[in-house]
Amino acid sequence: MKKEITIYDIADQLNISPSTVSRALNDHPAINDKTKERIGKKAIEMGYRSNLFAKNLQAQSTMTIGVIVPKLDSYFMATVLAGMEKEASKAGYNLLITQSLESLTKEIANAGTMFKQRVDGLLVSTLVGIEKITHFEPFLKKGIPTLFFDGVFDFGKAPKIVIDNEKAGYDATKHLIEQNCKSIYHITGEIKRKVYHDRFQGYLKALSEHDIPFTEKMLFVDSLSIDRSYELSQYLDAAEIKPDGVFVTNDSCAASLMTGLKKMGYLVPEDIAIIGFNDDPITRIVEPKLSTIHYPGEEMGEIAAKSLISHLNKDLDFEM
Amino acid sequence: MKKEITIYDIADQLNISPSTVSRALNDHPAINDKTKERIGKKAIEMGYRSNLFAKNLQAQSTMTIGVIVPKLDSYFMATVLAGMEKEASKAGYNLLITQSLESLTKEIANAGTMFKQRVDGLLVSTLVGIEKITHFEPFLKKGIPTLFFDGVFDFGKAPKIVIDNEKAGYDATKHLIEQNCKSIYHITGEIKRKVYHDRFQGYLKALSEHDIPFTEKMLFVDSLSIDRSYELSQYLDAAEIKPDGVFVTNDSCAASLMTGLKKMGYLVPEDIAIIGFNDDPITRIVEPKLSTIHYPGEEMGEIAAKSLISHLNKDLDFEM
DNA sequence: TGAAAAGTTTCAACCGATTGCATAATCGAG
DNA sequence: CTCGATTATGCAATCGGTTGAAACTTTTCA
Repeated sequence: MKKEITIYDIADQLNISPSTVSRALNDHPAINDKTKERIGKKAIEMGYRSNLFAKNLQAQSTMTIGVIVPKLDSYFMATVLAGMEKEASKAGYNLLITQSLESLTKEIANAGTMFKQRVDGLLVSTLVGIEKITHFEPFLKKGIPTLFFDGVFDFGKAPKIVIDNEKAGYDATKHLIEQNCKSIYHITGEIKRKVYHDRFQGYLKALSEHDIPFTEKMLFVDSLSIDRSYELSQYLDAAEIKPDGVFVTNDSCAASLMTGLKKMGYLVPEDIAIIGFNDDPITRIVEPKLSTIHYPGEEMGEIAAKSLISHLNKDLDFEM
Repeated sequence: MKKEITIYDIADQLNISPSTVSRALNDHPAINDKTKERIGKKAIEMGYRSNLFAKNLQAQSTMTIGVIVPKLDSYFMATVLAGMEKEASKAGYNLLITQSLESLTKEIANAGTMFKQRVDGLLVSTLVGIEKITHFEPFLKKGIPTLFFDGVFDFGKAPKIVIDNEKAGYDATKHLIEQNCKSIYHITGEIKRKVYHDRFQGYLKALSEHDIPFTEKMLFVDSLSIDRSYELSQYLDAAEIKPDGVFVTNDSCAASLMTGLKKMGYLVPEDIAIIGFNDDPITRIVEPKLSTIHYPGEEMGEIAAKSLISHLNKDLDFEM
């Protein structure tokens, strides 16, 4: 590791004071343009790079936003992140991204890392929903703005960005009902998570509004991964009350289910209609095309980042 | 933003010196166990968190590894990152992940960010291949270990982790040949990128070994995104020399192509056989199942992270 | 020409932790 | 009871920037 160049080295070379160098490099108005130019040139010549630690130590801010998500591997998350990154880099912030890989332990560890790294703000899609969680409390206590999106939890007044998942669930179910389905199953993720909980409520509402019966067996909680084809189609096939419609809260899983059902000889959608969730491109490449519910990922990411950043800037204003 | 607790605050409270607090918190052997305990307790009580900047400023190391990839949104990348994260966190390192979104400008900007953030090492899958690139030179100059994986470039002695893409391309093509294909097209990404270049070479080799003719039109360079179904199937349909086999270097794109061809009335694989690349689960949910080439993502990530880290530790040893 | 105003630059303290060296406290042994 | 050894703690410098206030220059204008 070569020796680092500091502003002191530059100052020595030019026989001026470090403060002048510092100000020049930050384009401070009080420094003569000629001097700035000389310093700038020298800095490049010597291969200087500012030491962020020293700077952050002083500034007590990192210009970094932490992002914690369950998994990176999905079309939806990718679009969310794209949206966030767009807004963040526009405002000069960096994104520190971690995934919890569906493990609460990892989510807690990630939160700890973010805390130690002193992110200026936090964007989280959490794994937990109804239960009480404490691993974000340090952030709240220190007054580090934390905003939940998509995966939010259901208490406290932490700000959230979510779509109306109940309505979305309602719409999805309605869509099946309009196709004359009379026995509609619901395959979804951990029901304690708010997103799934709300969609389930919407599903129930649609059913009851149309006098379609619901029994516990119609709700199937699953990992929703793309390789659950066999297990899910088995379950539906073996069900006592035969399904003629399924609402799956994830497109790739829905697609995978469709494949499984077709393999077992079912016609989709004639025998069993399926509706997915997320508007993943995969819905357009399976046969037949899968109905889906649009979930505005990029937009959600943008809004989340934007509102967090405006919050960060507001804090700044207040302290001035 | 609440006031931060520092070791000085703890020292004051306990009427001892900051150095003792520092040593105690780092479990230094010269500190009395009783003292350590007192300090530890107080630290928790006061809500102390170590200031990483001050620490890094001193240590000149961040325990952070930068990761630059073209896009996060793919099964392959997700597995790679999972592998990296596993190894990194095992060794106490954090990952700073950025995506270039297929834009060279963004890749350069990301490299700059990494540099400023002073990552201890860098893992890169770059967009460029044959052309000369300079945006990683600062890292080489400063002696910051940089390792390329998957997307590597073809000059210089920078260390790389890659599978034998030529062989993989050869195998894929061979697979089609064994199914009696006589007119094999190749749909792939920007041919200047080494991964694609090598697979193309393997493809060519397999063709020539089996006396199958190749014309320029058989090579189609594309974005390989999942929604290119229409364009790609159009191209094949309109081709003068009718294809009976296609080697696509990306599974989701291959799946999407298959859908397009089927929509146009082709039978897959009878009329046109398709082989993909990456072993993405999507290959198992389309109808018919798609042949694919296994690409060991998680393993690659693990190896890359592991070897970078061992390199980092070696550097340390040398300096002792 | 001289003093106030404006423009530049420097001084020195500070951000929060680490660490070599010095010092103090403790202890056993002679 | 004193001395050297051992263990525990403190002092002060350091990492590399930032910044308010002071000091020095240069300009402006009566």
